[in-house]
Amino acid sequence: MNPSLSRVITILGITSSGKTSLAVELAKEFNGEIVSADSRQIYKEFNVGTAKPEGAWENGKFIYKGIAHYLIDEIDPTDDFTLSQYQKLATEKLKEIVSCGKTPFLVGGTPLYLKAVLENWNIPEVKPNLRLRQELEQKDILELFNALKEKDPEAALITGNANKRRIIRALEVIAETGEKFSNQRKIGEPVFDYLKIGIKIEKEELVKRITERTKEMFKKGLAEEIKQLSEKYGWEITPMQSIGYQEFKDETNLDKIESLIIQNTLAYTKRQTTWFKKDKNIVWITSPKEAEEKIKSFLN
RNA sequence: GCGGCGGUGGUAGAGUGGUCAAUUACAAGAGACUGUAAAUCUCUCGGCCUUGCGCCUACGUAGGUUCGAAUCCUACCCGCCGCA
Repeated sequence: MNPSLSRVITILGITSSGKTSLAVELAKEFNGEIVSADSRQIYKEFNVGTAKPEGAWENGKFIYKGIAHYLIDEIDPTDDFTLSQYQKLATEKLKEIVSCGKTPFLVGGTPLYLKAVLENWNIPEVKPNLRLRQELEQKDILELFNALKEKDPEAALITGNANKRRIIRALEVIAETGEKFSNQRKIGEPVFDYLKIGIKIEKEELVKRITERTKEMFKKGLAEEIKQLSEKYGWEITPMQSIGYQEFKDETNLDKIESLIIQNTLAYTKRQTTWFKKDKNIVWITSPKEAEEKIKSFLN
């Protein structure tokens, strides 16, 4: 790795693997601060269902167990938050932490966010055009695919002809920039030297934890939170489509909702796992001590 | 006890003589991902292998009819409903 780059410690793992508590422990030990890589905890007001750490804002910083957490409780629920924005914010924060003489920890379970920051993806800065998206959404997928093929054949190869969203995004970027989508997807030079620590967890233990965690959410007032948020914002905003929230939309039986949430959370951890499996740079650990040792040798 | 209806793969639920290992949905498993990513999408999904339009076992159980049955007949078992 390039020694001139700032060092970032990444703690990742699937949902409920215990990232937060490990990260806090390590941050205390290594004089660190935490940047969250969680696509849901970043939203304000979405607390119980996202398992947001129960911290508090002090002097403009979100503090949990004495450690500053950035990019938690940061964005308004109605904002159109994008990957590109996340990348920019997270990169800035990490650099800021370094310049304060502290150790930056990037902690989270949203694989795309982690990658975009650590690998410094060059993401087209095209904001979502909701009107265009809605309009294209009405059309037949093959029609959209053919349109893309005509405008940018390479992009059509990338998106394939099955995933409507990806096709629409490509068309959106082309429409907004006037340039080919395929020319705009590049990976930049890394800006950080990073260690990726992954928390390993057995399947059996995972099921147990997710079941407990879900029950705990109900005890902490999940149903009330959702009632309030759905009345305030409706069901269409992005954070409302999170696991733990969407299940309330068409169902009122709380037991059914609970088991649905557990089921969907487990399915989600599988998607996370698929992503992490591909990443050969992750150092998998099973205990805090192991993590501590890896970090020590990384920082030296 | 009599009469009616029904018992199909992990679940729900189609199929009512051949093209049925059985539509579909869900669950499950594997995978994709430069985008909204806790999103969205793809493939597999009875067993076996030499992966063939191959073999075996399967539509409550046991027989039967038929060249051929998840589909028709008989008996039995189980469930629901009605009458006793």
